[in-house]
Amino acid sequence: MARRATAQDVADLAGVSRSAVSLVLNGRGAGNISEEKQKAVRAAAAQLDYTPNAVALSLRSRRTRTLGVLTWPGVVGFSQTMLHRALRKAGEHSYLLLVMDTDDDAEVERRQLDTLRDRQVDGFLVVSPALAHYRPPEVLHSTPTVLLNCLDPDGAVSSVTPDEVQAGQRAAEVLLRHGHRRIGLLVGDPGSLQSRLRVAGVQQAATAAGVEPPQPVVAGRNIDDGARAARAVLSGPEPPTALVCTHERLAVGAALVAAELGLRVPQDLSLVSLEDGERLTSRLDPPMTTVHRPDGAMAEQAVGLLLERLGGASPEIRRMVFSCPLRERASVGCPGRAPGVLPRPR
Amino acid sequence: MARRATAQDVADLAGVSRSAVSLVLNGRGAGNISEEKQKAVRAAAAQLDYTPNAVALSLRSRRTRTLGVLTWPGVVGFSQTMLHRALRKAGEHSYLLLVMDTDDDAEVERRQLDTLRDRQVDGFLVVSPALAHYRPPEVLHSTPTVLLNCLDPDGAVSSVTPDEVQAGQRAAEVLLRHGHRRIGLLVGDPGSLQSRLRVAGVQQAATAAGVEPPQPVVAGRNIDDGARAARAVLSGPEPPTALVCTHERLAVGAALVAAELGLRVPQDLSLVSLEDGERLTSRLDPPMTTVHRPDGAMAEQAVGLLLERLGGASPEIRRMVFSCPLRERASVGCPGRAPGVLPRPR
DNA sequence: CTGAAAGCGCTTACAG
DNA sequence: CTGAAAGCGCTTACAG
Repeated sequence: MARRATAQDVADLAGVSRSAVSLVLNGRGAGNISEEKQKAVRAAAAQLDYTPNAVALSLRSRRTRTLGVLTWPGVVGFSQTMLHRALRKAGEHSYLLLVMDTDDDAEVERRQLDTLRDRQVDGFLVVSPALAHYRPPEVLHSTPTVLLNCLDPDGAVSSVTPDEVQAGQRAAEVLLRHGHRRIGLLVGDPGSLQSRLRVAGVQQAATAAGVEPPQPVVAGRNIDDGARAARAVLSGPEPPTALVCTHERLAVGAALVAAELGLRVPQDLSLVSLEDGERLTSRLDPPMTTVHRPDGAMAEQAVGLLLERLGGASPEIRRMVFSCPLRERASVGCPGRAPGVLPRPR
Repeated sequence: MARRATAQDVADLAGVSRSAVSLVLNGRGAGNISEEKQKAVRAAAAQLDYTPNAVALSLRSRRTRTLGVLTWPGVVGFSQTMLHRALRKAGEHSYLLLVMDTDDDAEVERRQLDTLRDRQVDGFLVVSPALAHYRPPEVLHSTPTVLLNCLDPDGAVSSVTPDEVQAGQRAAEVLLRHGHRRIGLLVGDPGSLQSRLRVAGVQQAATAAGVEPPQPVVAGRNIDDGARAARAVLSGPEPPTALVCTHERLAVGAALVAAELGLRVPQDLSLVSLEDGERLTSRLDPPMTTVHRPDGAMAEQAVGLLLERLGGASPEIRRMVFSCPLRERASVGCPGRAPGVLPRPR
């Protein structure tokens, strides 16, 4: 990189002192520096294409305007939307993001946290691909931190999370409303907090409607997992008239099997996905009815919270829970609408 | 963040000067500092949990050990794998990544480049989600820069890219080898360099084999686009016995339509995808034969190149092109293998 | 109204 | 063998 102009260069060119340059360029010239010299400073700065060295600024102010982002991508990776919107929100306030990924290894995470601390990040954003509990290590307690899509079980650190129980309820409700009584439930990652909450939501809604709560069928997280599970469920006795899938790729698998079995969606089978973040389900034919996790809004809120804290807001702990709206598309119909139509034999 | 110990604190505790602390901790103690004092310094550093302030280090050394990453996610986002592996490779050399995304807006990009420059990043990595031409603005010419998955048309900046023509050839060849003569070609983004090269590869392979080169059918980039195009192509007169899709989601759409039309893969229809980065096609049933773009290796190479430059290697321009291996799975068969089997009527 | 000094936290010549 | 000084590039009191 070609040597860049410093405040001293500008001062020399304008014939003033370094302090004058600083004052003028930071808008504190009026009343301190003569009009004439102010002009000279501005002209010199423009001519030399001068902008202050952020590293020097950071050393002096002891703030780097940098946020450390800790994530552990897992199979599908952490939401593109979250990263995108976090980046944007931070950028609007002249903050930058230093991204790390922990490989889901505690030892790696510890090292990375140390690195980020050495780099003097002003705050931390911990983002999980799937809703989970996360117990923040010591350093995160003494530095402004917000958890995105994860929760501190001790409630000592702020978090922004989706209401996964409600998501499950909404998926079940749209089906119930259409008259479905035999609902299949395909889940991935059954041990995860995310899946447990989603399942609970589905079951609560069913119970509330006086319908036998669907038992989760453990599938997996991928298309083929979903296909396998859907095939099993749909070819059993008394097959369900509708399927709820906790993961987007599971839902794609289910759609594939429906096509393969000659089941028309939604006439012969209704489908709902509890995810649409990868824009897979919304682009199926017919486009699938989904419950949407507002990744963008959540990320913006999380960064916003962090920025408020950094701006001097009271350090009170917030736990913000976001609603997940139902996005009705075209994959839900009424069961038995076309009683004469039988599934085509395979 | 609690006030952290500085070299001065360590010096005070150990009863030596600040310089002694620096010398000892940077391994230049031997021959300069007495054994005894070295021990005292190390003990004090450990006791205070001292690590140097990276910002101060950066100011002094005029290197931040930070790489600026410029990307423009687009619809599908830039490869998770690329980010992951770039992060890892950089981390191994104590470099961190400052990620920005340009929203595909030249004005935004200019501003972000300025920001990154002010932050004194040591080098730039420009990463494109799809192979494209990228004309680096001035500042990237005067700072170590590597283009990942994009190419400087003027050849003035180093780049790491996949061989997309070869990718197209390999997809066509596996089909040709199995005896296919009527091959359909579904493309997304027909104007993009990526698609043009992929199409050229497919056509070259066909021509070389004495087969009429397939004409690209413009579909789009999503599942429903692929479904629509596949449906049209497959229900025309003399439908192809195999389909090549330039984009992964197109391939998913094609698989969906195959299921819907009762076409068995690979007995009735063979399918090849020119992408498998989202782990969609590889998880279909049957798993699809694909051409694999080595995102991880490319990202590692790109960061490696940048690091070498930063380490003082000669500033020669490198244009590294990566081979894209064929991953044979189960979606390619021989045409007419089961002549008695006719597609089921819709 | 303006310039010289101090200091953020480091490391590296340079005296002693 | 060790400490005092200079300097990376900035801004903010502080003298004049």
